[in-house]
Amino acid sequence: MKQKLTRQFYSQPTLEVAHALLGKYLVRQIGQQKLIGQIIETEAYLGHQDKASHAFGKRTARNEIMFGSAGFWYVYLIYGIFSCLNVVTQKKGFPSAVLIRALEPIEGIGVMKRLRRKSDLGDLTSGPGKLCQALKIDRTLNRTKAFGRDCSLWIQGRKEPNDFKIGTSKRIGVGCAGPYWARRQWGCFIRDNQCVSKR
DNA sequence: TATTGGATCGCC
DNA sequence: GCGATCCAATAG
Repeated sequence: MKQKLTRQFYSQPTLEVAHALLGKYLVRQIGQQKLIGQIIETEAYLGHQDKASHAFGKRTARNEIMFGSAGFWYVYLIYGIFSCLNVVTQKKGFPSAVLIRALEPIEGIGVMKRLRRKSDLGDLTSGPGKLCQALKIDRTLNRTKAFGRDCSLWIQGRKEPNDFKIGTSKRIGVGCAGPYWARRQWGCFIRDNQCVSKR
């Protein structure tokens, strides 16, 4: 249960992965230090027809990893400042990924506060750019593995059974994709949690 | 080679 | 509401 999720897990349909990741632990290992956050909010990006996805239309150097096999990290720089973390899903050739949008800080909170230069728990990891800053995630992790022995960033289950309610929403910040794709309810989150990203 | 705009955030 | 600040994507 507290094992790293496997590549088989990430190979499932993207919407199932997006939901199943809620409540699980994202773990960043830096030397002996572990930074851990519980996943609170995710979004699915689904196939080359999804106009909101970086993999829409054509295959390029940046989105190439989304066309690969499941269980690899896709980390990109947004607005020249922040990183965003995704994990690739489904099968090779079908470009899809889940964006990790928010965490609840669990372990290594002091380090997260320093990296973020913020002290409010509700502001440490409550957004895709914030959580990357708090867990020291940047493009050096792009295209690396989320499974197996040699990773410094992975997701694992918890012992406790899930006791939360799940909500769904539109994906955030994808209005340019046009109404059809922007309206898909492909975001999901844990209800009544202080750390969901704001809108 | 040049231009444009983005799956965000924090301050005004 | 708006600017920051880099780089991928696209146009020329």
